[in-house]
Amino acid sequence: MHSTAPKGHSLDEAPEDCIHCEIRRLAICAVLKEEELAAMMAITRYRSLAPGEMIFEEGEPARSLYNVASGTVRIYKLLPNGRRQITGFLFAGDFLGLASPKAYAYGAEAVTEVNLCQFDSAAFKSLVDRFETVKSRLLERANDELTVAQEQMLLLGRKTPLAKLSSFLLRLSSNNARWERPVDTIELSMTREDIADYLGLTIETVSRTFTKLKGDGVIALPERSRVVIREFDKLEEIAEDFD
Amino acid sequence: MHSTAPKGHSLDEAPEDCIHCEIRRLAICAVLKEEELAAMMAITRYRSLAPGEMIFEEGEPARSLYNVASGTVRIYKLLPNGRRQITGFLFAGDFLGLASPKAYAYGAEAVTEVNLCQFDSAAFKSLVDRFETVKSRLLERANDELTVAQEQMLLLGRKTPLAKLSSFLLRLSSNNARWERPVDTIELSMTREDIADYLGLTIETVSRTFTKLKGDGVIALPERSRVVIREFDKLEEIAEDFD
DNA sequence: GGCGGAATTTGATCAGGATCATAGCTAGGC
DNA sequence: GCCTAGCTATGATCCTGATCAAATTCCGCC
Repeated sequence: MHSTAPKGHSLDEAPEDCIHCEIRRLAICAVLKEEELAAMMAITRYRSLAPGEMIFEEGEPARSLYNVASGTVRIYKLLPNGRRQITGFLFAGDFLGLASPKAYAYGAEAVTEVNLCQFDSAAFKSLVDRFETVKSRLLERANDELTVAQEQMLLLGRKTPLAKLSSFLLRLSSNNARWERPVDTIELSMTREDIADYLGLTIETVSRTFTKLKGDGVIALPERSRVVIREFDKLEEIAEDFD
Repeated sequence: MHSTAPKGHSLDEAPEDCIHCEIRRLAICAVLKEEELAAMMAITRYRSLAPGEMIFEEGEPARSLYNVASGTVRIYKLLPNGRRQITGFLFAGDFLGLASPKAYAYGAEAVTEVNLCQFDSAAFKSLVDRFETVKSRLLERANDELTVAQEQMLLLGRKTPLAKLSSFLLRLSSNNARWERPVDTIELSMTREDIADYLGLTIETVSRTFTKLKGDGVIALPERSRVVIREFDKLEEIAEDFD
């Protein structure tokens, strides 16, 4: 069912060769020289997951770290009463497993089909010690994530539903920019429920808020999972929650 | 009595000598050998602030990094409409300025009287490059903060006011534990407004929630700014939001 | 010790978003 | 191409926490 061997060939597929990996330029491996990449490849295993498959659970000993090669991953925390907070979505080039000294502080699941580069934590750690640049890169990454986390706290604690959803769309849009894809068309790879659990809302409120943005002409929704930004400036204004 | 630091000499004061610094064991400097400390001291300036004083503003170029030697610091982000989200409180031993590649991603202010060890960013950076252990320590710290940030997202997005405040009190309590202070008595160095802006609530709701916890006998409030935890287990249960 | 101002608490009301309920869509399977 | 199940949208109602409004307590200061 879910073996490491991919079934067909596609650009989205995990390339079993770091040297030609298209994801590299934005992943942590960007800092590695070719000969260093060899060391990296030596500790790498590839893993493909179907939508909904779990990668690891919160509290589990952190035996592996990952690079997302393709697809969308959600990381989340649960409350005993079943309520869920998605603390982030990861895309191609993102590093998964930071913030985990011993046990994973959060669970991770595939949202779409996902390809991962999997590293054994111990092996990865010694690789980090060998290549200083990787450690710097990780620190850089951790800092970026911290900045994003703070932005998200502002969103969760103080923004209206309208501003929350607008901010979310703009974030997806700038992720498109990172990959030189059009910034005004967004493919939503996650469900309304995922979005709700990310923004601290309910599905109903997310849905109504989409309808509102559509009604105001700020976005269009040609399909359920495709958003077209019609008025970028307006969306940015709403996201900043001017009164 | 009077637990605030007096103007003259006190244990709470920033010691202008890293070697005998009592804060060191929990600060990033813990990993430094005595001779390395000298290098650290060479780039350190000490700075004392009165309650309410600004340390830096969001967006400002990140020229300095800090260690909190004593007191409480709040870091926060603002929305154009004036709403504020406090993204963290820092205490003695905490590092301030992480997550800031070029410009500070958040503002920082003294809550109480505060003593800081101030480092020039550039000098600190080269020190980090000289002492590998410091870089590792910073990465460790960043990871810890990321874990805390995710916990906070869960709190902001999915917890009830009662669970929010309980979680907050428990966090302060474990900060006491870190310093081998009693875990069942908590000094609130910040106002209700600060707490509200940290938990994504209003002052009124914070106040009512304190009253509720008091009424249920879970805590006592002998003074405005002193909380005594009466039923630890109960508080932990409420913080996890069992239905 | 009394005064004044700020912080906190408490009370009354309101509204935004959650919840409950139902209907409409859409994609995947046959 | 149709059926079904799950996702999404919309409608109705409720309720929690925000807002508005005092009252009260606390603390620094003279």
